[in-house]
Amino acid sequence: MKRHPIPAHFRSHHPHPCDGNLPADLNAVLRQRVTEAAEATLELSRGETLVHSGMPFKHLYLVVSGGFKAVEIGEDGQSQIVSFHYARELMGLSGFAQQRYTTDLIALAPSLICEFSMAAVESIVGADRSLLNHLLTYASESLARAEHDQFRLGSMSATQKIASFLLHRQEQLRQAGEKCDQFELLMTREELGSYLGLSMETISRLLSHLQELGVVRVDKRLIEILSEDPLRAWLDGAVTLPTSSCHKPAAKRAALKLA
Amino acid sequence: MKRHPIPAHFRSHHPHPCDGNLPADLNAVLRQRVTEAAEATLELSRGETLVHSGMPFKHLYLVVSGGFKAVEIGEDGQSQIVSFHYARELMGLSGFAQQRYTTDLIALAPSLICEFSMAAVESIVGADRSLLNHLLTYASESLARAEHDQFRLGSMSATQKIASFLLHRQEQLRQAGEKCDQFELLMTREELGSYLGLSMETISRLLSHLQELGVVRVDKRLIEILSEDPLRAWLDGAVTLPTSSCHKPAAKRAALKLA
DNA sequence: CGGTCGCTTGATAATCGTCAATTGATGTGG
DNA sequence: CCACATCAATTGACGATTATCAAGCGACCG
Repeated sequence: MKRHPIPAHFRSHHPHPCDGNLPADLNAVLRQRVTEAAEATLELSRGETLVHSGMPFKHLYLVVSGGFKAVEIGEDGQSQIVSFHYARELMGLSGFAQQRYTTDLIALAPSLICEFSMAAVESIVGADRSLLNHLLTYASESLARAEHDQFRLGSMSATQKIASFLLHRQEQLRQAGEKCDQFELLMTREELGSYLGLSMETISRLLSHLQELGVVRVDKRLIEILSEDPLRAWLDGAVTLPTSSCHKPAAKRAALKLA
Repeated sequence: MKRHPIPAHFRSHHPHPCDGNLPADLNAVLRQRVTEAAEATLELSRGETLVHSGMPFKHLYLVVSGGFKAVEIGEDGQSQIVSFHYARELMGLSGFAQQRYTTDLIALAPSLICEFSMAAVESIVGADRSLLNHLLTYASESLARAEHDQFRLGSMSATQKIASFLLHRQEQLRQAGEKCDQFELLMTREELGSYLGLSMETISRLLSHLQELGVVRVDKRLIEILSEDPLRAWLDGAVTLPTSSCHKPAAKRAALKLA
């Protein structure tokens, strides 16, 4: 992890790593203040740990490029990925209440982030309380996402989970104004499996199967979505994971033909 | 749902429903302000819906007594309980970002709550910004809990899930200073199953089994925890759900003997 | 008193995890 | 530069966990 401190007298210069990565509805003066509060940029390569679960909560991090996984660690060493974070997302807020980080944050790819110390954040909040509003908005949004992840983990079959994940990622990219029909999974099959509550093998089989059906093209971690409708059919629960080639009752094969 | 408006000139009187239900670290003047902002108390009976998912976000609710389930609804009508809320907890915050509630909130038992309109909340925030800090703290805490629920849903077996749930509820009551070794589940087996990502039948079997082992006493929805250690053994993954009586390899029966 | 609802318990089956073997890609050291 | 080790991914066979289906029972309510 390489740290590049940003000298105070240099923080208002352009170009600045925060540029374009802060929420669009931030007013100009506040954006300026926040930008000036960035104390350093950090460069991480794949697998490097940004924060460890349980460590004192001192900083918030803004993803500039790359991606991260948030890993929750059980007492017995089990672990599960509870969220992924991409460019423009804020990381660390779940540690605010207890003043300790609640997850590990680990880079999925070579990544660049901005670091904000909580002290600086709180001093801005003192001058302009609308920032706190933005933070609350972000926390609320994260909470709604976590609840949706719970829904996925608790009520969906393996096929529905994958379909849900792919469609959500597509939508997320669409809303960010980026190319959304072809994107790179930054994570391994195992990491995606952890996030979705499935085994690596199940992920692999489902992706292979989707490719056979011509619904997506899979090349290593590059995904291309060829047709959305069969994915939506999977999401609606119309399809189950076939053990090999199909010898199933017609009812279950119906949605398969959509592919 | 019975609504009891609290006339403005009456809000500073004692006793007030908010008394004792606000965070302990709220300073006196702020507590006073918040108490005076409560616009009504609402009385709900079991099964009544306080808010519907998707409706405009207008109020925050503080549970005074009873309990609630937060139900996330899928597009196709599937539903899953994503959290339970008991006395002293705030409900509705996940709707702040989108300005729409993200879940249904439904009473698990006859319940009493205080209603705060967001307009009133925001006016207090204008006068004393430490309230916003408290809200952010609460959101952060909720986020950490949701992430832990994800961990449970994604990485635990049925036995671990139940053990985790019971031990967490016990700890929650302990920290609230209430009797914690004997408590009432306000929810049905089916509701608990929904929350834990299990079927009603699995819940029933596991509770029966725990009772046979003498670990807990179960009487309808009343739970008494007789010994914690076997529960912790279950949580650590030492035990699996036996299909009938046991004819298992010794390794798997080891922790069972702890009971 | 009949009916619904919540719960229990058993039998059966399906989804998905585990284990294993193989391949290709990547990187490292001789 | 090649051999070797390691890691991610694929695919198949098998089995376990847990859902589903079904029947029965007690409690509560109208």
